[in-house]
Amino acid sequence: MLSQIAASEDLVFFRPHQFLTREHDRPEALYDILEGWACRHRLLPDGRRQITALYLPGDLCDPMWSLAPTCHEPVIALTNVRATRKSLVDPSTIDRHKGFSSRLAESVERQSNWLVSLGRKTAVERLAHLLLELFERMRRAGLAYGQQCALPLTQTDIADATGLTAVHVNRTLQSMRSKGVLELHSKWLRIPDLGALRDLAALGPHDAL
Amino acid sequence: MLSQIAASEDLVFFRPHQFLTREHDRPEALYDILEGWACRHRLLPDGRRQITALYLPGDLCDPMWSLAPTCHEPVIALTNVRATRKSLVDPSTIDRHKGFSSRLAESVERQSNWLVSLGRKTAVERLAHLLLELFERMRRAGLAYGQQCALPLTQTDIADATGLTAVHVNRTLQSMRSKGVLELHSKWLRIPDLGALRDLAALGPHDAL
DNA sequence: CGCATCTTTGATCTGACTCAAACGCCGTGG
DNA sequence: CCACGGCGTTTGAGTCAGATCAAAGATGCG
Repeated sequence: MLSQIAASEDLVFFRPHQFLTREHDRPEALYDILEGWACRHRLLPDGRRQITALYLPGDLCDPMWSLAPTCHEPVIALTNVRATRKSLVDPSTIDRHKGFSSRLAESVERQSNWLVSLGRKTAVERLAHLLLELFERMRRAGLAYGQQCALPLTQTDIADATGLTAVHVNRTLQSMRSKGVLELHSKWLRIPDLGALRDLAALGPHDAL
Repeated sequence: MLSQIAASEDLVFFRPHQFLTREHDRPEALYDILEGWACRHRLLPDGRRQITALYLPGDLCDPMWSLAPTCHEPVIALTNVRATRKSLVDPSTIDRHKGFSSRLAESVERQSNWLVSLGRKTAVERLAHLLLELFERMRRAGLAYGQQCALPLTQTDIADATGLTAVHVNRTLQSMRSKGVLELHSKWLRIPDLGALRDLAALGPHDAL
């Protein structure tokens, strides 16, 4: 019995670019991310890439897997990742997971926000929105220090999440930096004025992150 | 007891532009759509609009509502809508609903597809993708007749779903018509060659709709 | 030190947007 | 029956945000 418990919830590690799941896999476990970042994405036949979700410390990767038999998009680590495996074969470890369905709801809500961003927002608005969201998630995970947090994404990653090109992300970030609404160097994000960045993000007054 | 049952699942009707739910509502019922189309959308402060989901006959509106206490986006009827109300207060009507979690999974999967579309696809690809998806959904609902089906969206609706402008949708549809890959007049869609349209949609060989 | 990855810069191009107006369709009311 | 107004579609001309192509600096790691 003890070995059972150990097998159904244990520590795993991933290196950057390593797959947590491949396309068309039948995931038999969820990952509770303790440290590091990962993303889910899709590749078009000609190489265009779109990141469809980011997983941060504290996130469950991925809540959807408990509903669908197969996952349709690969998930890869962006940094070194340390996580605990929650076996799906033994469903009790899932059901017992605190706030499970609210995590699912949150992640779907975020997808909806991204949809609006990609469909209708400008480059500045998309970047403001994304960085605000990531900062807020890091803050909730207890990983923000004052107005700053780690942000281990390359500009190419940011481009693939926001539906822009890396070149344009670079230029847009520069102009935002020069306006003083954010600082971002060597994988650290600092937001001097949350409110100012919020205004740039074209969020409704009621929209949470 | 009989009156209880009647109250927890009954017929409702909506007219075009009428709200099925408003923003920040606490939905206390799901709608099983029998006839007509509806959509969920979001309005930015300056009037830009993005449709984040379309509900067709046979769809449940909205599976998410059983997970989250409040809904963050309004849902409105696009045509006359006839639906049955599944009370959320009496959860038994939900749990008993056949394939409930698979419907939720489907709708999230679709959101992911839209995300890729809005983030990385051209106008032609987005339109091909959307029309293909809608045709396929109508077909599964038993509402396609050969290679055609009803499509009661205005070009403005299509624009708000694909993240384009109505003018550009108009011009792009014209060029697609002239190439013979689709016919679309007076709310009817005909797809002479599914395969040809699929190629235009930049889908991977494994992507379902 | 050397190679790979990431960031930055410059020049040019284009898909999609904007603005504006005309046209068609249809239901309504005189 | 027709005039009217509202909505959706179509067309044209001009503009712009963001893409593309190319190359030069940084940065970092084995």
